[in-house]
Amino acid sequence: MKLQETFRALSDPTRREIISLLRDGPLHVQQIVNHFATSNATISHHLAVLRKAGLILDEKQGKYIYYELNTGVLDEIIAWISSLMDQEECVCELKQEHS
Amino acid sequence: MKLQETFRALSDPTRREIISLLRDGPLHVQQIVNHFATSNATISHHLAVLRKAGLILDEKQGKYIYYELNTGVLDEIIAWISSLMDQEECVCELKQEHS
DNA sequence: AATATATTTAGACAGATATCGAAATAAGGA
DNA sequence: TCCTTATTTCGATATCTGTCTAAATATATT
Repeated sequence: MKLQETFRALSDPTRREIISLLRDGPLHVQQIVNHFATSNATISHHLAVLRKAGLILDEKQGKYIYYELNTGVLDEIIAWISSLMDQEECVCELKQEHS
Repeated sequence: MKLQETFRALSDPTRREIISLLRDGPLHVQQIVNHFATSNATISHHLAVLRKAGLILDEKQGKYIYYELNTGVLDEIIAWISSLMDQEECVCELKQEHS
């Protein structure tokens, strides 16, 4: 399932940090590797997991491969979580109106 | 810290299904076990993971221990994901600031 | 074409995790 | 108390996962 792959991909701290890096714009592999103490092979593996989950997109530019965020997939997670919260007590209503 | 535990807990399909079951109200362990083909030991382990992540709460009633959903922890995940999506829209503004 | 750089793949290994059966603990009801 | 039921813990195992080094592939520049 898509939801399963997304959750799995996000369950690793290194991969979440990669995603946080890409929040400010696309980066190529070397730039991403430089943010970590791990080998480029490891980062390449993490990028493959994120790519397979659809969380990042790759685009070749010159001698580099740039990775950028693809947040569309995250809508499913939000939808899944929201479906849990809707059933419960209505947390979304703002009660502190009287002050 | 908390975010890590939550993502980890949700990365397993059995645990997500347990959570989906609890969406309709509290259940005791036997009721949860009956929904799966796995042993009660395995389910107990999954419940421990979910409990430690704060995703479920346990309450003893008579001879049973009832588990119920605690969706509060999920706010952090939604906040994390939202922060990724918000940043995307702001990229153009940041570019203009520096021109 | 040759060389240097960028990225991925292969193979291996240690640690984490999901699962099981069986034993242990706890709590009621007879 | 004894017995039954409910739940967790224990020990063991098989699979998964993150990481490494080294090798392979790909691409640009000279």
